[in-house]
Parts: sequence; C-alpha cells; structure tokens
Amino acid sequence: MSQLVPLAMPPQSEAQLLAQAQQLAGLTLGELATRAGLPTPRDLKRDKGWIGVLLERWLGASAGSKPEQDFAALGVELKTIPVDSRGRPLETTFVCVAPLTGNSGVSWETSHVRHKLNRVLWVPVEGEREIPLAERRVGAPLLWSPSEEEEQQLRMDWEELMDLIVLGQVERITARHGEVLQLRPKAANSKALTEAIGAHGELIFTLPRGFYLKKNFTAALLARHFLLG
DNA sequence: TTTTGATCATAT
DNA sequence: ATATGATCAAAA
Repeated sequence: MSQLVPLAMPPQSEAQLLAQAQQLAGLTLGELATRAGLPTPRDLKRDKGWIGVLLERWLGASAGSKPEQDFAALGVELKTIPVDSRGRPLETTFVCVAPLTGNSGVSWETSHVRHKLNRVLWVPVEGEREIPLAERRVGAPLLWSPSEEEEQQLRMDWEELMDLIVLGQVERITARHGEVLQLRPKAANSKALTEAIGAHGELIFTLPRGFYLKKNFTAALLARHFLLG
C-alpha cells in the first residue's frame, strides 16, 4: 500500500510517473494543495501558473524555472490543460518562446517546439471559472507523443511561421496564422521588447512571441485518448 | 461566445 | 530581459 504523497524525487521511469499521475485523477486541487502544504489562491488572476506548479510538486518534477524538460531524465514535459465538463480545452497551450533572431539554418528537426512536444504528460484539470478553484478536479493523465500526422501539422505551421520571422515579417504575423500552432505575445506586458529582424533586414524591437498549440489540436489529442483509452 | 492580443507571478 | 508556469479580458 502506497500512501498518497507528493513524489520527493523525480520519477525513475515513465511508468512510475504515469502511476503517480493516475493516483491524482479525481482529486480536487484543494485537497492536493493542502496535502502538499500549499495555500490555495481564491482564483488564478494573479496565480496563472499555480496549477502547473502544484502538479509539478506532486509528480516530482525538477522544480522551478530551469530551461529543461520537467522530467529531464525521462525526456518528458508536463502540461496541465484546463478543460470543460466535456473534456474539451478551455485555453491554448503555451509551448515555448519563439526565437526571433539567429535563425539562419534552423530546422524543424532541431527546433525547441519539436523537442518540447516529443513526449508530454498531459494532465487535464477542470477549468471552468464557475467552479471554485479548490473544488476543481484533476482528470486522467495522458502520456503522449505526436503521431506522424500530428508532427506533420506542427512542422508545416512551424515552418510557415519561422519563414515569416526570418524574412522580417514577425510584426505581420497574427494568431490567425497556422492551423494547429500559432504565434502570440508572450511577455510581462506590452512594453517588454526583444530583438527581431525588420522588413529590410535591420534590427528592430518587438514583443516577445511564443508558440501556442491551438485548441483544435489539443482537443483532438485528448479526444483520441478518451475514445480509445 | 470565441479568439486574439495582453498580462500575472517568480526565479535567474 | 529570459525562462518557468499559464490564464485573463478586450475585441471580434
């Protein structure tokens, strides 16, 4: 009999990671926070990453803001995803910041997007704002890697977006570009600027951007899990 | 109601 | 400023 406690060390195998995640399914965020010794905020307005941090603790992720996969030894990334009562995503999923300079010769194969998404533990969490944060339940986890079709979709969008960035068109990119992967601001606020390439090859300053998975993509991946799994 | 653009907290 | 964790909220 193993008791329900946060993993004190990183899991040693995918099986151990998945088993721990499965133990959490059905429990509320309030229970998990209490048992992890964390206070539960009234809402997420000023604690947007709180659920992710809470689940990192429970699953023994190498804590904090290291530029690594959450489970470096396993090559696995953790993503919590807010879902509605039917299991459909309520938000897009941030993947990583987009490199706006130094992109000569970059390829999909060596991209940060592909690396981050190579292996992901998805943990759905009830996300409707009508449900008090402490009462929201954790769902069944899904250990996922992109199918050939999914990788192809991601690669097409990534290449389109990166082409525009390299050609100095970053400021013409909107969230409407891309079928499954989009580029949107990822910054503290609209005054934070970073270097990029301008339309005439010059250095410009623009908002930092991030790659996000659109809801159609994550919805399909979760649906496949719930229908087949 | 849904999506796009903006934003919040923390550590380094 | 960048990287971690994302959700908020104005606009369409």
